[in-house]
Amino acid sequence: MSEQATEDALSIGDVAKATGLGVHALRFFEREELFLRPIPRTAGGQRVYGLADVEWLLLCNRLRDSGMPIAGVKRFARLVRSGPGNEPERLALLEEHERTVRDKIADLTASLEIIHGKVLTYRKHVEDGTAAGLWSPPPSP
Amino acid sequence: MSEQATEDALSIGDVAKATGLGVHALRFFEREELFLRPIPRTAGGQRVYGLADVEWLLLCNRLRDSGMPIAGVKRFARLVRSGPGNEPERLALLEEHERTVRDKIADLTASLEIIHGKVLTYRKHVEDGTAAGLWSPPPSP
DNA sequence: ATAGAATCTAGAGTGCAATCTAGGTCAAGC
DNA sequence: GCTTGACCTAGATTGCACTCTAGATTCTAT
Repeated sequence: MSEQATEDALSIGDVAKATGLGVHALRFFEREELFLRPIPRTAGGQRVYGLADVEWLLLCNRLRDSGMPIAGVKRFARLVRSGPGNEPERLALLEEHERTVRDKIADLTASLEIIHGKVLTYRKHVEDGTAAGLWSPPPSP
Repeated sequence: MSEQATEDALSIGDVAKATGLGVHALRFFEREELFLRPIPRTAGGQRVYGLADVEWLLLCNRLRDSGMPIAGVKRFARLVRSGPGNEPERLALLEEHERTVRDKIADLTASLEIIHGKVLTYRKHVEDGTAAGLWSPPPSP
């Protein structure tokens, strides 16, 4: 699950397709040390990724899509790179992020309720032509 | 609900406190035409807000916190400013945003499940000292 | 062998949403 | 009256996360 001994060699373009990230982003991630290892190169200097890199990037996508900043992913990557023994720290980082995501969902749900309320008000108004409860252009004097 | 005839006059600092926005942000919003009216000024040129402005800003906060970009809020504000008659457009804008928020919540929930799965795996590992299913520092050769 | 596509590097540029700076003006309390 | 804090404008700067540029090199298919 983390070898490239067999035939597992992917170009940067392949990885871009597999992860939805752009090639520029992949190079950027490498500069930012977001990978779990130095990505090996061909004799000519082109990057050779493995399936494990793609799997890691897919997890990164989940973390980032759920709002973890690059710096957070970088910290997690650094922990993994520094080898076994720091699993409690990795767990703490993930738990913290999980809390953050739950809070974010709660906030969004609260906003959604407000917005949905507005939608209902507007629907009612648009259906029967009243203006009660709508924002109207206020006077500026 | 939208007058300043009584005693309803708020300074920019008051509004900042009431909405959680910074004074810089409030001036920025005004430049961006996010308000429903031109904010009136004192003889000396200082902004005088009303309660209706605060209420609008609180709705703006909900929209923005739920991911609507400034440009979207601006479009909504422009519709309201341009007076009655475009309620169907306002409704469409809000419905569209509601869909966006629901999608966002669904995405976050999906990510949360992945992350929670990772947390469970790590918890198990940290509790009983195995390394199954964890990322380990991969070899780079 | 060679054309064309993909990749390389270093660094500049983009977009969003503020946020801050500089150099003043205004207003409230003592 | 005067100090002190809040406020004013215009414009520069920040931070994040890419995204693109230019010019050179490498790989692939014919």
